[in-house]
Amino acid sequence: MTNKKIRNMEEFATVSGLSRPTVSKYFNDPGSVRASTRQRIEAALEAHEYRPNIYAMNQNRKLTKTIGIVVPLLTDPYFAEIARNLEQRCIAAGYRPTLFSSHGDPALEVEVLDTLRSLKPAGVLLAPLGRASDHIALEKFCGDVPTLIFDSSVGEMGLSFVGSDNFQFTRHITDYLCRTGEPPCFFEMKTPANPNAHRRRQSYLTAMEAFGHAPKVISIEGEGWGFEEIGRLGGHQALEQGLFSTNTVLCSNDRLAIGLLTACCEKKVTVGRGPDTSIRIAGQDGHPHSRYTCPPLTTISHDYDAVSETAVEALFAVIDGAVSPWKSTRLEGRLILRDSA
Amino acid sequence: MTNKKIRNMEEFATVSGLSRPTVSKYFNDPGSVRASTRQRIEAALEAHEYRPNIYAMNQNRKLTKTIGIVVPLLTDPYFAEIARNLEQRCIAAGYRPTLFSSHGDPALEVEVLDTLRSLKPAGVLLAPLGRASDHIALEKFCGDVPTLIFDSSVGEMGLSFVGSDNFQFTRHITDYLCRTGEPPCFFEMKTPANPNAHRRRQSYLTAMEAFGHAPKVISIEGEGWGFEEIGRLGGHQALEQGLFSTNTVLCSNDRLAIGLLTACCEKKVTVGRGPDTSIRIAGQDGHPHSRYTCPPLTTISHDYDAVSETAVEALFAVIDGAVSPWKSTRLEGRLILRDSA
DNA sequence: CAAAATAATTTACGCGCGTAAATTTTTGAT
DNA sequence: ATCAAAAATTTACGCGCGTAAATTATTTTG
Repeated sequence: MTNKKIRNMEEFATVSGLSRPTVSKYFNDPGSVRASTRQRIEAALEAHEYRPNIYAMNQNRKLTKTIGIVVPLLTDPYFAEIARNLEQRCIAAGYRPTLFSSHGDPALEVEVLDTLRSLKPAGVLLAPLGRASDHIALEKFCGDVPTLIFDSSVGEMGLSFVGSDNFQFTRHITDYLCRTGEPPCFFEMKTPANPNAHRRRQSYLTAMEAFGHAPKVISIEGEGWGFEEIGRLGGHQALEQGLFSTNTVLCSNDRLAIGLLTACCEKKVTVGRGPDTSIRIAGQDGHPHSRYTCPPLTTISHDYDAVSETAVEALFAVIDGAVSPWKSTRLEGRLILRDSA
Repeated sequence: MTNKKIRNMEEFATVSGLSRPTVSKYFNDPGSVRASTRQRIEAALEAHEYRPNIYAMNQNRKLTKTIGIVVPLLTDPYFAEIARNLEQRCIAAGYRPTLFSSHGDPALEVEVLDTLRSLKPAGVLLAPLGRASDHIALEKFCGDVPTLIFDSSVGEMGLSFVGSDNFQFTRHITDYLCRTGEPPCFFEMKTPANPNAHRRRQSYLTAMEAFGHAPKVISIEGEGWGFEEIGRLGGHQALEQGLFSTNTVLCSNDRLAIGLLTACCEKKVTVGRGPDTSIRIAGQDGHPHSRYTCPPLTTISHDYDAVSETAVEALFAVIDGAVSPWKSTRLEGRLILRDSA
């Protein structure tokens, strides 16, 4: 299709019969040049297969087209799924998303932020580790880069916060469990990684009180992000010691519930809402895997689409110059009824 | 700690009492300057907090320190886990890994490769989609960028291939199943996304023949990367139509097995190797989730560490100038006995 | 201690593009 | 056809660094 390879924007401008600054303008914003000019450039683009040098572009640009996406643990399908969602929205809006995981390690989280800072991104979508995060470092980073916090809130940091309404989550599913059988015990980690867990416990206590039931919280030991294993070990203990005061357990999150289900299986405890089952188990999050547990897990699901859309739109608005005060948006979850409860 | 902020390498060279070219040399390879010089630079580095501009660095460098990691589907914990492993090895070796997912879409895979090409990476670790991949585009990319293929082989492409020995996988676990109970049926997708599946079927047939058993392959319908759902639906069909000719099922991969387990649960078919169970189910891959199925899944696991180490080392060797002919390295798996079979 | 080898410096150029200011051309409405 | 507004062009400079060649300083060797 082409004989001579285009080496830089100068040469490309020549073959498209335009000046370099005009072509440069096009690549910064195709809508900023006249339609006829745009067509000439795009025609040349097809014939010659040229792409501007990213490094040279970003060197002088005040605003890079890069958007950083940071999640606490990419091997958790929940975060992988929401990251995918965010990623595609960024691409659709003409940005270049770059994905990072803190891998559950606060030191790594700081390193990621340092790396990100040197990338001079237009903005960052950050889901912090939570309790373990280096708050000073986060605060400092938010001062340098337009950062929107999502999933887990750590104070009034960054531009805004977008996440789920944990109070609504737990209230809603607690209501459901109370109405359909024995009131639930609450199964959680004693020292959760994530501040959302505290809201959920609080909401459980409130909801139980409203129903006139005595709450029962089982807080299990365990550090780190291996929730399934923590839930499994804690589940074994709870079952052996008869810690569950009713036949219904609401877990603080789905991964903990998955571990508890495994413990039940290993202890030959039948799970479900049928007449021949001995315990009901519910989770919270709408984890991608929750559909495929045995039995399938009743849970209350994040509105993945709404959370990621709200987050991305809020960030784009600020990048485009909007100024608005810090705001916390918490979206409602949707109850997903399956066989486990 | 410091009053004036360092803006560029020139200023940093001044405060450290050296010339810019010397400092530049240090950042390209700290070992290339005298020890006393290195100490002066590192002292200044602590006092002044300067980092070279990535974009300016990469603009003229013949060899970027970036390494691209591409997986077919990052929301699959198997790929997330191996990506994490690769990522950390790259960082340890002083490279800057960048993570990409093809999200199961061949068009996206090509886009990712295009993006990657413009990043001018030192090398790329690529796990292709497989059957659906645009082989022409992959081949072309491998010609432009030092690319090591892992997980799924698509012809003699790139520098080399590193993955698991699928023949050994299936032979080994088939042997186990035959020795401990009824010989297994083989549960797979009719049109698998991944060429490894063909090897596994072939290996199953060979192993069964060696044992003098009649093989039985159940190939289920389903397209795409939603393996759990495909396995669940196919499992329902197979159970209803009595397609399993023995009480033992070997699944082509763990995600399919997870779906089949769900189907069994929904059909009240008890799974396990105990006396009061009616079907044995085994998977293949050592999927991170396989420990937490109900019952926990017997499987044969990839050697995650060995695969990623071999892949990374092979790539680094080529980057460092080694020349070696294309080679395929296939590592053995480890049998993981759990309650499902 | 002088000579040779090594390391650092100076000098100079280039990479590919952003961007601002002044000028010219094109466009669209009168 | 006329003219103001919008778009494109020309000109010019700068970004932060890589890198090569020639020179000077430092270390090592005999």
